[in-house]
This record gives sequence, structure tokens and C-alpha cells, in this order.
Amino acid sequence: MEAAKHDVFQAIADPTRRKVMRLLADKELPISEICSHFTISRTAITKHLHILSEAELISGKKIGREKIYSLHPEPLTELREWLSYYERFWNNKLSMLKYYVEEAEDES
Amino acid sequence: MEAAKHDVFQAIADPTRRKVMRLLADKELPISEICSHFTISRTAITKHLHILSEAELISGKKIGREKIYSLHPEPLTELREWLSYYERFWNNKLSMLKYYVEEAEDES
DNA sequence: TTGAAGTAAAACCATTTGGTGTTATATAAT
DNA sequence: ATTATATAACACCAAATGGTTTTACTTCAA
Repeated sequence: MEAAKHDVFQAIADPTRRKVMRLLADKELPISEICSHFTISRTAITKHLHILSEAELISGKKIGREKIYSLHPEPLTELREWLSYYERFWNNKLSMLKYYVEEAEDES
Repeated sequence: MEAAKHDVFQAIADPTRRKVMRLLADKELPISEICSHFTISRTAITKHLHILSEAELISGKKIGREKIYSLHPEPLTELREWLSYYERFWNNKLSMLKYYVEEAEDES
């Protein structure tokens, strides 16, 4: 489970992990506080935190006996970029234009 | 595996499925043609197509003995909306504004 | 009508996921 | 020094994933 192969796509696939991200988006929190928002066991939460850490979406710093987790949204850019490919389907003029430019460049 | 519980987040978690989506973004294709872009078995591809269908990201119509799949990017809006929550981290003025408006509305 | 092409369905398998409980270790407070 | 708190580390389990091969069913074409 701790293998270095969890990417952002897999990390956000689970609703519990997405909820954790939302919690941390507002402010950094210790594990115990995160757990208080769920009914599942602390161990389960810890595993989700590990997966999010592997994807580098969160990081934890130890302060005293507490471990405080905070969000690092940078890897979400990969998702944004992936999504942008499909933006041409939402008749967004700008992205449509960008798509055609790319197409033209590919052919040159 | 065919349970009606595959959402868009899970569907895009797999790199094979993302590649299939890219293929279908350009034009609709029969299964055999999709398979030609991969080394894994046709059966494996079929399973991925089922998962994408459940998430309503693709659909297949049977023409003669072939089944032609095409992309339906609409469910990606759920992903876009989810992502938009984190846009405030990329100092995008507009989404920052939208975020503060939401916050204000929540408190009223 | 016989055969090939295209897909579907079934049975199977190894690994991963998402969860549990128990035990251990480090820190803070009395 | 002892006890309570916060987390980490194990061992375990059921179900889902991602893959395989084999078998069967349609449909087109010679």
C-alpha cells in the first residue's frame, strides 16, 4: 500500500480522501481532528492520509505528539491539464482556439 | 464489476481508461480498433469500456456485428466543479471572488 | 450454408483497496 | 514516576481491480 505509485488521479478517486482534502483546504488539522469528521476507524483514515501523501497532495509535520496535516494542491494542476483537453467540448472559445493551434502545430 | 456505482472520479483513475477517452475524443471507434492501441487483451479492454459506460463517459451503439463507442464528456463537469473549489489556490482572481461569495452565502 | 469476424459471457487468478482490531511507542501533564 | 493522549505499526479480512483464457453467440460474406 505504501508503494510510490499513487498518482493524483487515484488519490482523488475515493470520496473519503476528497472529503479530507476539503477539510484541509480551509486549515491544517491534526489526525484526531480529521477523524472526528468521519465514522470509520482512525487506522483507515491514516491509510487514506498515506495515499494522499504519496500523491503529494498533503504533507504532515509532527508537532509535539500531534501530527498536523496540510494541503498541497499543486499536483491538481496535472488534473487541470488533463481536463483542459476536453474543454473544447464545452464550446469555450479560448480553449477551442488553443486546441486548434495545437492541432496545427502537430501537423507541422 | 457491473454495479451501478462507478462515478467519474473512479473511471478516470485508470491510465488505460484515460487513454481510451483520448482515442474516442477524436472520433468514435469500434472495440477492435480501440484494442489495436493496447497490448492487453480484448476482454480487459471490454471491462474498462463497461466501467466508462457506467460513469456515462462513453456509450456504444451496435452497428451490424460491430459495437461503436463514442465519448460523452458531460460527466466531466462534475470533476471541473470539484476542481474549481481549489482554484483559489492558483490566485485566479475570478474564482477567488466566487469562493468568497460562497463563503458569505454560507454564513447568511 | 459454411466459415470467418466481432463481440459477449463465464470462470479463474493475483494484487490492491478499504476496512477492522490489537499492540507498541513517543509525548505531555499530573 | 505514572498515567493519559496521539500516533504508528502489525496482522488480518472481504471485496474490488485488472488481468487472463476458454467458450458461446451474432452477423457478414463467399
